[in-house]
Amino acid sequence: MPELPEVEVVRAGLERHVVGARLTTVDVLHPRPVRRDPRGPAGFAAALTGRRVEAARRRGKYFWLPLDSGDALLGHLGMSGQMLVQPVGAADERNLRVRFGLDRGGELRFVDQRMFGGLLVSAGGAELPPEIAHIARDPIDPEFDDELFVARVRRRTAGVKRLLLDQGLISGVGNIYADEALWRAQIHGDRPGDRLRRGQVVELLGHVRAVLGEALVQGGTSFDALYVNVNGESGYFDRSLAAYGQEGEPCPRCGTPIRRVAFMNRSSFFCPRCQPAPRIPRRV
DNA sequence: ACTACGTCCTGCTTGC
DNA sequence: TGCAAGCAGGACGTAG
Repeated sequence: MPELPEVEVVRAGLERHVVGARLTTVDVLHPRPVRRDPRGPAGFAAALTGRRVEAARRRGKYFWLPLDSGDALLGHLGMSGQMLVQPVGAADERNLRVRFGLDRGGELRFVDQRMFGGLLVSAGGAELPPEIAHIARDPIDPEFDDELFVARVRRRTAGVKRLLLDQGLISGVGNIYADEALWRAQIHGDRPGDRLRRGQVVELLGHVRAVLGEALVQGGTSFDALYVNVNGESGYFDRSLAAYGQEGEPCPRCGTPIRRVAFMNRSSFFCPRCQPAPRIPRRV
């Protein structure tokens, strides 16, 4: 379940292993991962073949490779996507979807079991692909505007967890790190944004940064074997999660069993004592 | 502009 | 033992 730290690990791996290489061949083995490319699979391959990769960039959970054509290869890992660099002749992964031959030897491979992720060629997208122009900067970005974020959160009536997951407000935060940051801030995810004090939002943002930063240092967190970094090594299996996935386990702060509730077709984990539900609960 | 909800996918786990 | 339901969940489209 790659969130910002995992995608950053992938971006760094691509920077190290792919930047400077030319894509000699492109094989789309399944159409779904290129569904968002208006050219279709053949056009996707044609737009990439022979191009040289000039950089590896990221915003939130998206990454892109600017090309010498001025276009960019834009990608999202979804839930289970991986970008692997493998030697030529290495056995195909079970869910190998797209294969790129590299002029320096080796292959870049997009592997994705559940296929929520995907790749596309962004026309003129080297600097910032227009397809992701609506995605906010992430909190690790030096140009992230803290004051703007705080002001926008405090104007919204939606629950603060929804707001943390709103990539147009703040990018890179997914279900796992949202729950962890809320636990640290001792704020219930259903608390409406406009009912939070300024200082609470500032503190919450600080916790979001801390959680992401710690995961970044550890090379990204992984919770199943699906997530593998660009070198094919499984990510760090984090045992330091206080809330996420800890249903029934004692809260590390007060000992109360962590609770799990349904939330937007997924789960939320929180401490019912440290993170009391708002008095006027909103429907989920 | 904002909110809420359904949909897309596969494979592992759970329950009868 | 076998099968089906449950579950994981980010982003997007749509309706209100």
